[in-house]
Amino acid sequence: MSLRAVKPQHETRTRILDAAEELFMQHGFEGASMRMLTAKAGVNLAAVNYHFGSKHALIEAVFRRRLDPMNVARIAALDKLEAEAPGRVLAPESIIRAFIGPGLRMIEDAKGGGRNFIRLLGRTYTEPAKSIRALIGHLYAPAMERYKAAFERALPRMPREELVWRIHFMFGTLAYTLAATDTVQLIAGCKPEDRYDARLLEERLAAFLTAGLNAPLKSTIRKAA
Amino acid sequence: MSLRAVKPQHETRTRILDAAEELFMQHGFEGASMRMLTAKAGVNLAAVNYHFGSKHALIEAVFRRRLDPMNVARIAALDKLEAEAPGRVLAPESIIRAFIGPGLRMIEDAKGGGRNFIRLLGRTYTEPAKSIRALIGHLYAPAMERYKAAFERALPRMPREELVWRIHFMFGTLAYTLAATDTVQLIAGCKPEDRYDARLLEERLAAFLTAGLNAPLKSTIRKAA
DNA sequence: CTATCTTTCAAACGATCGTTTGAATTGCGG
DNA sequence: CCGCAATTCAAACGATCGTTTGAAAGATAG
Repeated sequence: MSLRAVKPQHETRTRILDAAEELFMQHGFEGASMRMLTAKAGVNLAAVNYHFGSKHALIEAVFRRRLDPMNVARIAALDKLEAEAPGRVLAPESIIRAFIGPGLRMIEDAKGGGRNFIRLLGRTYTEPAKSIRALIGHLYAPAMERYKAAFERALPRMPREELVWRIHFMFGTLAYTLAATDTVQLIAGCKPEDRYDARLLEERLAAFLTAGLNAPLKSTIRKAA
Repeated sequence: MSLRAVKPQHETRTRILDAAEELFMQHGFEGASMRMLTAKAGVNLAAVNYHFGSKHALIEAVFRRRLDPMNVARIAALDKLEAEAPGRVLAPESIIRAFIGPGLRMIEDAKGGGRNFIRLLGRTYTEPAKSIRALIGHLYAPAMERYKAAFERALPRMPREELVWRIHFMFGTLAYTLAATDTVQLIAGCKPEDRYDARLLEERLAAFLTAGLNAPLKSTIRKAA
C-alpha cells in the first residue's frame, strides 16, 4: 500500500543477522549466547528459534548472506578476465587479484558490517567445530574449483601437487590477514588498527602472493612431485 | 628409593595437560569441558582446579609447556646463524628457515602430542577470547622482537611499513598451514592427510615465504611508505 | 467487525557449565 | 606404627546454556 511496499518485511531476521555477525566475530560461536544476541538485536529470546530454527541454522544463515554473493562476484571476475582475453593464458597475478578483490572490497564496508563478516570468515577456516568447517567448505567449493582450474591453466609447468600447496599457502595468507585483529600487530609492534586502506592492502597482498606462487622450483620440490 | 626416583611426580598434571592439548585442539577452549577433559585424562573432575587453579590457568599451562621451549629454540637458531657469520648480513631465507624449523619439527612428533599442539597453536592466533590472544602475544614477544630486528638488518632497503606487512603475511601463512586440518584440503580436492613430510613441507614453505618476502616493490607500495 | 494466520512475548524446561566443599585416601618422615 | 601433609574423591553449588511452550499482540483478508 505504501510507497516502500515491504518495509519491515523480515526486519527481525535482518536485525538478528547483523547482531549475530558482530557478536560471533567478537566472542566466537559458542561464546556468543542467544541471550546476548537477541538483546543486542532488540528482539525476543525466542525469535531466533522462530525465524531460523536453531542456533546452528542461524550460523549458516549468517554465512550464506554474505558468502554466496562474494563467491558469485569472484566467479564473475574470473569470467570477465577470460572473456577479455579469449584463448590466451591469464597472468597468475590477475587471477590472484580477481580472487582477493571481492573480499577486500567488503572490508571497506565498515558501517555495513562487511568488515565484521570478513574477520569472522577468516577465523572460521580454523574453527574447531567440524560441522562449521564443512559448511564453509561446501559454500566455497564452486568458486574454488573454478580458480584451481584457472591456476592450473596459467601455470601448466608447475607440478600439480606443488600447485595445490601454493594455493593452500595463498589461501592461508589471505584468511589470516583478514582475520587477525591484534595478535600479530601486537607482536610486530605496529599500531593496532591504522585505518585499513583496502586499495593499498590489495597491492601488498597481490605482490606477496604473486611472488610466492611464482617462487622458483627447487630440486627437492621438483624431485618429490 | 627406586631407580627412577620421581616416577609419578606430577603425573596427574601431565595427564591433564596431554588430554587438554588434544581436546582443546578438537573442540576449542569453550567446547572442551572440564568433564570431558578429566574423563579423558582418567582423573577426578576436581583435579584441574586443584593442580592448576582454574580452566584458564590450565590453558595457559598448556601453551607454556611447549611454546616456551619452541621460542627458545628459535632464538638459539638465530644466535647460531649470527655466530657462524659474524658481522655479515644474513640471507632472508636462512632467517625464515630458522623460524619455521622448530615449529615444523614439532609436527613430526606425532605420538608425543606435538602435532596436536601445533594445530592448536595455529588456530589460536585467531581466537575470539581476547585474554588468550594476549597470552599468545606475550609468550611470542621475545622471539618476535629478535626476528623482526633480524629481518630489518637483512633487508635494509625495504620500507619498514612494508616489511611489517610482509612479516605479517609470512606469519599468517605459517599459522594457517599448521592449523588447517581439512577445510582447504577439502576445498583444494586434496587427500585430507597424506602423512605430513615435515622436511618436504619445510622446503615448500621456505620457497613460498622467501619469494613473498623478496617480492619486487611496486611503485604504489613504494609511494605509500 | 470478525476470523485466521503470523509474529512476539514472558516464563520455564532440562542439561551442562566451571567451581567449591569436606570427607576419604594416599604417601612418607619420624 | 603414628601423625601430618598432599592428593583424590563423590557430591553438590549457583549460573548459564539452547530450546520449548502457550498465551498475548499484530497483521490481513473476507
